[in-house]
Amino acid sequence: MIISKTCDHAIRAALYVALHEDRAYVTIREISEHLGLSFHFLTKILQALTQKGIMTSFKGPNGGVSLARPAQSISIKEIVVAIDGEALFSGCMLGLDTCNDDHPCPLHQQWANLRDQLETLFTQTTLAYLADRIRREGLRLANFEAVSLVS
Amino acid sequence: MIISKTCDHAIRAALYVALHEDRAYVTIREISEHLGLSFHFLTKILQALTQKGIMTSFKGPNGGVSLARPAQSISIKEIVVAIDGEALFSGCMLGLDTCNDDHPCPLHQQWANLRDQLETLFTQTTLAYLADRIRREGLRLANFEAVSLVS
DNA sequence: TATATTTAAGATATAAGAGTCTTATTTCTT
DNA sequence: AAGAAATAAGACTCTTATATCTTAAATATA
Repeated sequence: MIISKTCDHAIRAALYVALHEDRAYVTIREISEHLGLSFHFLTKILQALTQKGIMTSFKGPNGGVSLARPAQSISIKEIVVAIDGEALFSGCMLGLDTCNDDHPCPLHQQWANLRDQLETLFTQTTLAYLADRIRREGLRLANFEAVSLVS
Repeated sequence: MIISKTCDHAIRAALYVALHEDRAYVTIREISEHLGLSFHFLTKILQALTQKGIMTSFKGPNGGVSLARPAQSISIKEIVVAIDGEALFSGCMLGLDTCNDDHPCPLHQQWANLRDQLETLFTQTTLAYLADRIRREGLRLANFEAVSLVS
């Protein structure tokens, strides 16, 4: 797949938190249960997002995680870069590390074009936009019915 | 990266063979040396392409591999599917296996659009087209100078 | 102050991808 | 017929991604 499993977990968790922006903190336990993800694994993933300044966390009772900034200002790209790195938006499709505009591989130009579109999409797509659509259209964030998510 | 390392090796090797379509067979040893890939690893990869009917092989002296069909009729997509499977062209960006048009994830539509473009690109891009551009424009297939390839 | 609740951190385990090595098997050449 | 040259096949190793488990640290509440 185009992003790692770790990264898709991160995006889905961030969306879950964005859907509950009204609450000060959401526990990782709750997120993991609603999304069907391993609690411990999700903890590590969200630690990374916290270290990258995308989320903030708070220990102890009533603690949990929350978005470090308004959902409107956090793009999907930020999360992808935080977890998977820049490679998706800069790498050569054939994995050649000396491939560049001056010495391109045969797929360089075509891939660069698509990659730019992907980057634009990821940059423009914010957590707020997606959360809004999830609310309005009841889109799914997990492999089970959407209803259970917004509760 | 968007395709596996195995898959990019496969594409590059197929292009090398396409560049030498005049020869009955090209040895895997020669391909591996010109592309800077492990001989044994490449052998396994090309075995897969042979089993999928994309290449043919011949044992013994003067043996090697060659394209099973004219380079014009082999698309990059065929190779990607042979090695990495259909996932890239059908999977959900968030990895949800129940995501579909009726019950989409929040990124479903946008990703479907880009994915279709990717599929079109990969379907329309043939080994012949790329080999032609490599010849004319001296594009690179390896992490070293293009010249050494066409020899 | 003690206890429960929560994230942080690090060690460990499992699975998959990537890569290597050895031994067939086929075919050509002498 | 023998030996050399090539791919085929399978076992094996190494690395990275994924996942789990345990202990520590912080905070609230009784």
